[in-house]
Amino acid sequence: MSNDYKHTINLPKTDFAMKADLARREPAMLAEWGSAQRYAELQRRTGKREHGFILHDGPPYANGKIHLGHAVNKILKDIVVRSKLMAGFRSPYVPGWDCHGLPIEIAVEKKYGKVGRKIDAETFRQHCREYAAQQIDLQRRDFRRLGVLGDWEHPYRTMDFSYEADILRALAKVYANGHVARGFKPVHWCFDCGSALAEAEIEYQDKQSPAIDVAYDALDPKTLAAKFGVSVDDDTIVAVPIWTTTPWTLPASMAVTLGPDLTYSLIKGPNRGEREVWLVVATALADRCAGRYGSSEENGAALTRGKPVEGRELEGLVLQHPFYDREIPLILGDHVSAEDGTGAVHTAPGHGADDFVVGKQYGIVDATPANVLNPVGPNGVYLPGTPIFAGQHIWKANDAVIELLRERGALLAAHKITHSYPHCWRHHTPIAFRTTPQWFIAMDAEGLRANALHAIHHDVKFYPAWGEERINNMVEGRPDWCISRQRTWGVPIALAVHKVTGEPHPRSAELLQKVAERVEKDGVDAWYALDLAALLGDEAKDYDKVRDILDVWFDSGVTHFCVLDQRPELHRNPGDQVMYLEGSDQHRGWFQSSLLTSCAMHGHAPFDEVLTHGFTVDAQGRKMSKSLGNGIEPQDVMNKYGADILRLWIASADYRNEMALSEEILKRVADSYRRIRNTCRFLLGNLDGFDPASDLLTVDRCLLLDQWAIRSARDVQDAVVAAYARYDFPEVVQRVQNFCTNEMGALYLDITKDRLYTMPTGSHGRRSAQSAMFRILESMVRWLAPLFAFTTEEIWQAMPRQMHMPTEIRGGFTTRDASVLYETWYQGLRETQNAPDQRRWWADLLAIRETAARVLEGMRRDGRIGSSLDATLTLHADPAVVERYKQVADELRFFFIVSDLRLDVGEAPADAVLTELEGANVWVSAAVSDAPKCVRCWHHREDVGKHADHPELCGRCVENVAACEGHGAGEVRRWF
RNA sequence: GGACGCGUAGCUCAGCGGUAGAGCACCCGGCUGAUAACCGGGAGGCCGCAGGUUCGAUCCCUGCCGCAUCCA
Repeated sequence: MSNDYKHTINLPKTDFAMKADLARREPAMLAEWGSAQRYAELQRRTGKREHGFILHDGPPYANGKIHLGHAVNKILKDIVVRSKLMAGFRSPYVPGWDCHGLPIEIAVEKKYGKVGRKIDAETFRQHCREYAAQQIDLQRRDFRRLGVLGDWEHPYRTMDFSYEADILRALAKVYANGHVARGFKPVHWCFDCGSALAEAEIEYQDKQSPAIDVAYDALDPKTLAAKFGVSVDDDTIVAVPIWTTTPWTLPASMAVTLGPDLTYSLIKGPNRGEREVWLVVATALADRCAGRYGSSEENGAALTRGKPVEGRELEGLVLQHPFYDREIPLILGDHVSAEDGTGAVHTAPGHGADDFVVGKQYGIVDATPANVLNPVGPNGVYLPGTPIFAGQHIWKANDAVIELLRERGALLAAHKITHSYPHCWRHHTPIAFRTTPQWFIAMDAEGLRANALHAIHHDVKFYPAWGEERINNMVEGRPDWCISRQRTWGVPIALAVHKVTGEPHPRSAELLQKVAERVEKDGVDAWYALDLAALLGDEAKDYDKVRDILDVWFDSGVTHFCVLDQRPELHRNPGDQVMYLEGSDQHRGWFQSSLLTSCAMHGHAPFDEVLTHGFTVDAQGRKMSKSLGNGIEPQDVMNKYGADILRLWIASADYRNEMALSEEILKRVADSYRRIRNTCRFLLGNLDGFDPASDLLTVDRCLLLDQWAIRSARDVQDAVVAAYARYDFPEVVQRVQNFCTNEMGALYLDITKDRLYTMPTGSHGRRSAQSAMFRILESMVRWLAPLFAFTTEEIWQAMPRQMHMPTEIRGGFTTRDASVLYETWYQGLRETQNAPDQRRWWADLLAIRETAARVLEGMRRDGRIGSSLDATLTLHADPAVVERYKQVADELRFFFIVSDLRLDVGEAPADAVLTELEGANVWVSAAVSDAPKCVRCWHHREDVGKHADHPELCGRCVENVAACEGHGAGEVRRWF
């Protein structure tokens, strides 16, 4: 019987599926969009916009399949780009790859062998090129699968000939500006690579090392002892002991450094044969030293003679090298501490950074031949001509050195210690400092450091703000940038240096430009193939080609020149913004190499904004690593949940910190996704048959509740747009989610179901709700467009074909375009219900509704009602309140979703529940309705059965059914 | 060891000097015309730990612990 009216009910209808099935649907959508057209079409439509926002892609290294960190980075970039598009910016995105460098060399070496052995350099480079190209293809496929929008058909690659040529042009500019310097410097050296390493190529691991104390005897013991007010006889040895964990550096020992402000004591040492020994050690370490040397008193203290002396008073005294015929001066350095050791540091400028600095200060570096300063070859073997140790490998020489010291009586103590020590990130072998000729970008020669620091503070906005201090501290303290590498796969430092002086040719900047022209045609091999005579003519006989290649950080550091300055679509007009967005490790990496090269070339930063994100960690907050086995692969997430879920996770997480991912977190994210998806689906379902061109009502003609819904959406939109503008994506997600749950699900959609379902299809009350839903969905799909690459297009396709153009003067209509990405934030959420008294009116009504819900819940718990439509409500209120809601009283029952509602002044029954409003009180009481239930609208009404033709219907359903059959206009609704 | 940062409900995030908030998950209930959906109600926090400043601290200061990035 009741089913007779089913066909008069307008239920939601849509092809938009409840089940997302993203893992299957997304690849299909990608395939449908085609590879190239989509980005090109987007640029065609948005590329002429006045204001530009250029997110410049930091190139991932072209090796290995993408991991979660890549996904985080690329998706964050994509969210930014899409949000800028929505905000009306021109926002091109050209992805790139970093192609030169060691990891690819190592991969190719494994397959084809080392250069010079099985393969020549040119062929090797060709293999590297091919390998990188393959890796790029693999990574590109996964990046696209993430929904990342970009010019994937025309990425930049640092191995492109044009790019390689531009690297040289960039180097020419840096050189012309006086920042390139040749120098001897201690560099981190890997003996397995046979090359200097970049800071980024070093990692610290525990290593066991010998720790030895070595006596450096004073040439003139009497003078040294006298400093302490002690006189000694001719046979007495006075020595300064040093403590070191690198015995192999002793052949390069050139000085002993004391702390100028440290206090030293003269303590008894173990006799050497018949001869008495006295030792100079830091007072604070005296007892520990004596303990190690076995010369303590019975109470464990050192036996001291004379008075303590500050280190600076001993400066210039001379010691004897323990096994070479070499005079060792006592010098002073602030880096010496009394933390451990002896307070006296053996100093080998060839093998330590501090040592080099202090050695330079005292003129030792300049006065010493290079092969004495650093007697160790690139392979870790002492050079020919090194006394005693020539031909030995340094790690093996440790024992030989110790044995020799023991024979000489200079060894005071020898132990093993385990300490954190720098290792090569590829070979995992210990590295060492070697002072070798290298090429540098000088930080201070031409004010580069000061320039960079100024740019950091004046030209750049950092997200989060502490990035500024972080990079400042790094730039402030960093040494000169060593840009040379002794490797095969990279861009040559294409300089010609004088055979005698080692100085670059005077016209080097110009020559670099000429080499660049050749590299543009033939790639980097052009340099190796080049006969210098072709460049220098007769001068060529006096010059050598530099064989070093550039640090890959230089390659990627100059993308601002090789990419941004070269590609027309990335050109910056005045007022355009350039953003760099990378993981926080890039403060020392790409952010800095880009900043320094840009400052060195142009004197300003290459970016206006820098955004950094943290790393991915597991549920316990530990970093994801292969060894822990706690990693999550983005490919797995996409196959199980879909890219939009991965994207929503990234948007929900606070990227400024570590971003945790686990199975539970993914489940929660998927829940959240479903809520948003279903809200959109319900809106779509209710828009079935809605043709905006004929059915859309202006906002002021909509019912009061619909106006409230539009106002609520507008509040959310304001917050969402602002959140995007400050890159606060979790705020966006929460706002949208809460909107779906609170304003929509719990209120608006629940209430309007009655109107949408029961009123005639084309009635004003129904069209009003649809108009509001249409506007809300138009806005919501745009809020979500930066987040959901796939789902928003799916929604877009399911929306009414006609689209309203609210920004036009009279508001025209047009056929909906192919993609939501061509749009900007929806402008059709007109200001309404926004005056303070109106907001108050709604807030109070919502507060009363909450109370009503609790009252009804009590009845439900008692089994008196099921649906809220089984009940009637009475609001007992102060006269002022009744006055405010009197006008809408007839329809309030719809707002509360009850069958009847009365608004009364005066005495409330004892069981009524109070709502305290500002300056007024409302009591809510409820009762079970005793009226019969209308089979069509399920409201309990006294007028059910009053109409002979429709004995099971209430009055308004009779009207509405009649209207469906063409009789009358149907029910009139004004408020809810 | 140093620099920068983080630590609030099971999860994701707000709050930042005045009796702890949201969404999700969880528990209980309802609806059966959004149905592998939707609605209502509820429970759940030594606000990392320990000191200090304050009438009062999750919020400010110090130290410690844990985690992460970079550096030595």
